[in-house]
Amino acid sequence: MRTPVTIRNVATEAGVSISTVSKALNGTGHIGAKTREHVIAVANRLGFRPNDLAQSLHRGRSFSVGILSNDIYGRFTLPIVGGIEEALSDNRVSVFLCNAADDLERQKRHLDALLAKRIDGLILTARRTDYLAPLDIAALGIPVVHAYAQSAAPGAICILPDDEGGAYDATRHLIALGRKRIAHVGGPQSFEATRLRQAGYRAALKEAGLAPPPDSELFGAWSEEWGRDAARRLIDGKAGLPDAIVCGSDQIARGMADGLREGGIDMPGQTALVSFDNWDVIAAATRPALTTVDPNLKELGAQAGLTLLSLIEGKDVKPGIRRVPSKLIIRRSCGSPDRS
Amino acid sequence: MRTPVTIRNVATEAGVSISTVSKALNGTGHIGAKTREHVIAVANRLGFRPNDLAQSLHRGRSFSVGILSNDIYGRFTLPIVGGIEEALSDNRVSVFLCNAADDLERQKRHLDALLAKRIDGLILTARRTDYLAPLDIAALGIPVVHAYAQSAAPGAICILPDDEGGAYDATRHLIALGRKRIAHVGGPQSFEATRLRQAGYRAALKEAGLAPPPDSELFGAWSEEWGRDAARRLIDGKAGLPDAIVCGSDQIARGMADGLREGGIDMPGQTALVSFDNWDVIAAATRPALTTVDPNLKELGAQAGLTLLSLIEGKDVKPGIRRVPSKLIIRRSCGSPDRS
DNA sequence: TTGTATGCGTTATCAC
DNA sequence: GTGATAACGCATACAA
Repeated sequence: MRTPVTIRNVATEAGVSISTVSKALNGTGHIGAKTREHVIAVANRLGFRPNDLAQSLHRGRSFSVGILSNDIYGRFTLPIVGGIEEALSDNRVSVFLCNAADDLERQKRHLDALLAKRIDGLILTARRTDYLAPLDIAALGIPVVHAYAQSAAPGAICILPDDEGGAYDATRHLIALGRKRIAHVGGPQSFEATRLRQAGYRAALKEAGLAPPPDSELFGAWSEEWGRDAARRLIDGKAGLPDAIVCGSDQIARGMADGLREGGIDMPGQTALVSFDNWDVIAAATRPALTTVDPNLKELGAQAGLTLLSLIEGKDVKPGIRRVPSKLIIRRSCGSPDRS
Repeated sequence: MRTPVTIRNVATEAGVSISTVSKALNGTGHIGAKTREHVIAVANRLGFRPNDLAQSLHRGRSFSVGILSNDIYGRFTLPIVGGIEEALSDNRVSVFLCNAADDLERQKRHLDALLAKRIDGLILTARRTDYLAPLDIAALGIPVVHAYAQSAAPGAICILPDDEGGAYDATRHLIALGRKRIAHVGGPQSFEATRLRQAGYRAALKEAGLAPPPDSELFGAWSEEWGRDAARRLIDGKAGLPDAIVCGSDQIARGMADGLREGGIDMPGQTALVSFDNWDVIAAATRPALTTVDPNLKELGAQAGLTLLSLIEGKDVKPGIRRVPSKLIIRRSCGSPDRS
C-alpha cells in the first residue's frame, strides 16, 4: 500500500546521482538545464514526494505547530482554530490539534508528543479569556502565543478580543440612534469579559453625558433563561423600561427579546437591543434579528498564527496583550437601517 | 531557545555508547541493570526527549494522521473531530487538522503537505453525510476512513450516523406515549439525512399500524423560520392538529415550539415534539426543553479514529457503511418523565 | 553486556 | 556541471 519512492529511486531511474536530483528539484546549486528538466520529469513520473520528516530532521525545523486547547468543544474555539489553521497553512505550516480537556495529565501527554515531534511553536487556547493555563511556557523552549487566553508569565504574548471596545461601540451606536436610557444585562461578573464590557458601556455613556438608569446594570448567566428573567425585571422595574439594552451575549439577548415580546414590548420601537458574539444561528433567528458585536475570532486566530510565525522566524514581537478590534453587525434590533 | 539534547549528548554524559543509551531507554536488548539506571538518570537530568522525526524516519511510521475537512466551522465537525482526536491521542497518535474549505486547490496543498509529512492515515470529514469528496483515495497510498461523509470509491470505509434508526426510535417513543396522529417536519429533501429520517418515521408508524396523517409530511429548510412556518401550516391545516411532531432538527423544533406556543397550543399537552441533534444550546433553551435524538457524533469520531488505527496496523476492516447508533435524550417536550 | 557500523531520506560541503 | 561524502537523530544487526 505504501508508495515510498525516495530520492534515490529518482536518481537511479534518471541515471544521475542523488545530489544532482536534490539540486535539480530544489533549484539550488549549478546544474545543466537539460539534466534539470530530465530529473524533474522523472520525479514527476515516479510521483516522488520529498520526505518531510527527513527534511525536517536535517534543517531542524518541522514546519508544524501545535494548538493546545482545554475546550475543543467550545463555540469560540472553532473560529479561532479555523483562523489559526488558515493563516498557518497559507504559510506552509501544518497544525496539530490537541485537546487537553482540562486534564493536566492529558495536557502533559500532548505536550510531550508535540515536543517530540519537534513542533516549531505552540498556540494555547482556552474556554474563557481570563483562564490561566498552568504551564511553564519558558521551559518549553519554543515560541508560544496565547489565543483567547491569558498568561501571567513574564513576556507572554496574548491575543484577545476587545471586549471593552466592542461594548463601547455598541453603546455609542445606540446613543447615535437617539437612545438615552440604556441598560446593561451582562453575564457572570466573575468573567473578565463581563467586567470589560460593562466598562465599555459605561465609558460610552459617560462620554455622552449619560448614566446608567437606576437598577439597570444586571448580571447573571450566559443563558437565554437569564435573558428572559432580566426582561421581566426590567419590565417590572419601578424605574421604567429602558429604551435600549446592551446584552452580554446573543443568548442573553435572545432570551431578552423573547421575554420583552411576550411582555408586550415592541422592539425596536420601545426598546432597542444590541448584544455580543454574532453567533449567527442565534442572532439571525431572534425576532427581531440582533445587532451584535462580532469579536472577530477568526481574525484573532489568524493574528495568533501570524504572530507565532514571526516568533519562529526570529523576529521580535512586543510581548503583552494585544486586543483584536471587534465589528458591529447591524441587524434589525436597533431599528437602524441595515447599512449604516 | 532550542533544547536540542540528543541521544549523543546523553551517551557522552553517561560515558557509554549511543546504542547503549538507546537500549537502556527503550528497554530493548540485554543491558546491565546499573548501566540502565545510570543512563536513565542522566537522560532525565538532561531532559532528553527522543526526536520523533528521527524515530519516524527510521521506523517508517510517523504516528500522526490527518483530518481533512471541508467545513471546519460546521457545528457537526466539532464533536466529530473531538472524538477522533481523543481516541487517537489515547493511542499515542497525533492529528493534523486541515480545512480544505471547499477549495480544491487548498485541498491539494493540504494533501501534499500531509503526505510529505508521512501521515499514517487520513480521515475525511464533510459538512453533510451525503457529500462526495472529489478525491482519488486509492492513489493516496495510505488508509483512509470517511467520518460523517460518504465515498463512491470501491472498498471505502464510511462511518455515519444512524438517521433512520434515530427517527424510528423517536417515533416509537411518541407512539409508546399514546400519540397516534404523528406528523413529520423535516429539512430539505435534497439531504439524504432527511430522507432517511422520513423512512425511519414511516417504519415506526407502519409497525404500529399507523400512518402519517394527511398533509403532515412537510419539508423545508434547516431553520427556526421553517419551523415557525410549519407550525402555522399545521395549526391551520384542515386535517386538524397532530398530537405529535417529529422534527428534522432542533432548530426546526425550536421554531415549531415557538410557533405553536404563540398559536395557543399547549405542549406537550396537545402536541408532543421530538427532534434531532441534541444541540444543547437550542434543545435545552426551547420551551418546553426538547426530547431529541443525539446522533452520538463524538462516538462516531472515536470509531472513525479507531477504525483508522486498525487499518494502519494492517488488520482488515469490513468496507462499506457503518452507522453509529443514536441515543434518544428525554426532556420535557413529550410529556414523559425525565427518566424513562 | 557493550560498542561498532549501517541505514532511514535529505541537504550541503566539498572535491572533481 | 556533477558526484561522493558527511551530517541530522535514532534504532538495530552484528561483532567483540
